[in-house]
Amino acid sequence: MKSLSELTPSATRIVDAAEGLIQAVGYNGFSYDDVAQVVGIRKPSIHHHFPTKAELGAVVVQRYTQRFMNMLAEIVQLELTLSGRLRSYARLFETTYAKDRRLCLCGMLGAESDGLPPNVNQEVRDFFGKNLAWLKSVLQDGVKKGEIEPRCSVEVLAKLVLAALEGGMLLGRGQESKRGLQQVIEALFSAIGK
Amino acid sequence: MKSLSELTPSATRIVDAAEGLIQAVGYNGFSYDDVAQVVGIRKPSIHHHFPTKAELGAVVVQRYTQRFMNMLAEIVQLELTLSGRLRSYARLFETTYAKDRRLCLCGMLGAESDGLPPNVNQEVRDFFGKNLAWLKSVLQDGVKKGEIEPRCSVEVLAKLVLAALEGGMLLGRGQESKRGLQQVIEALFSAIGK
DNA sequence: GTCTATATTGTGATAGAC
DNA sequence: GTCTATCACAATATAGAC
Repeated sequence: MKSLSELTPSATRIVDAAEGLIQAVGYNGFSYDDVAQVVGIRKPSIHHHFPTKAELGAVVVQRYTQRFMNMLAEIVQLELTLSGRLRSYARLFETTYAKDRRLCLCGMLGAESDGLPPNVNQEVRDFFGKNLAWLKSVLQDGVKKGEIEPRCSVEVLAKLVLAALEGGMLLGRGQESKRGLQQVIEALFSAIGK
Repeated sequence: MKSLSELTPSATRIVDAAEGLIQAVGYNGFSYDDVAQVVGIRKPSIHHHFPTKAELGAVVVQRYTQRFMNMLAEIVQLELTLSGRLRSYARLFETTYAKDRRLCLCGMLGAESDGLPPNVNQEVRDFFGKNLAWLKSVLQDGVKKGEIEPRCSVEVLAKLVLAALEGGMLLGRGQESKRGLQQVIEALFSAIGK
């Protein structure tokens, strides 16, 4: 399996294109030909960098997860309150959706889960696991500092936050609404008292 | 476009199969051959009932929405409190997920939205619109009776409820968890005070 | 790294017999 | 309503030249 740090410029452009396509139409909705057209090269050139579609898919998710985790680490540094951290977290999803109403990459792949190659599925699980762990620790910190008094465990509350954000993006698409995700975030924060 | 009331026994079995397949692997993840194998007939027989895949998809969503709305009407009859109504509503999603961890049909199609035929998209929007309208009216009734004092508009709160349920199913799949949706529901109800 | 050419299989769809 | 046969095309993937 190709490692992320070894991505050549061409491979990077291919991963960029595949990422956008998956967010738009899903893993089963894009083809190597679509990627080739976006990048501006031919189909076999894609195979030169990523022999199988499953391998390309896995690398796309790995890079997405790595970038996401970097941003989460940055949020913890920049924002010192639970409220600020959660709002920055939600903004990541808003920013993603604002760009051509793209879904969270792993929201899309989570939905398609049963139709995905096993290695891609593994990477999706990893993304959700890391996000829930981050949310849990941030919420736990907020509880310790008295910034929130949740009526359920922080572990379960973390799942609500992530579910609401992923679901909010999905709803916005289904409804063709632009403000849908923002409204869900607004409701979520007023409900959990932030 | 074929009407729902005219569905012959064969057409019904085809729609059943297609519905399950879409919930499992999405619109772009199933083929007429898959449907044929599930039903136990040949591919061209499917085309006899549904000339195009887009037409089949639209009928699947129409029937799903109609059934869903019937159950919502029943819930309003049987449950007289906001709490009971919301819990029954959530149970619809739990029951769906419990069956082979199937996604909400329109949750899946909402995600795939940008890769769907326009007429299928239209039906998905209709499903979300009707669900949000039902939730809004149920929540509004609860406010009037003093069963809840939301810190945001009932319209926006309705979106949170639906987003959390759709997102909860998606999370459960991505995580390979069975209790994920139940936990999200638990957190949702404790957050909105029900 | 990229290309042309090709193999192989899958997919949505049609024609026409039973 | 269902079948066999077939079409046109798109998909993933490979071979080998440049």
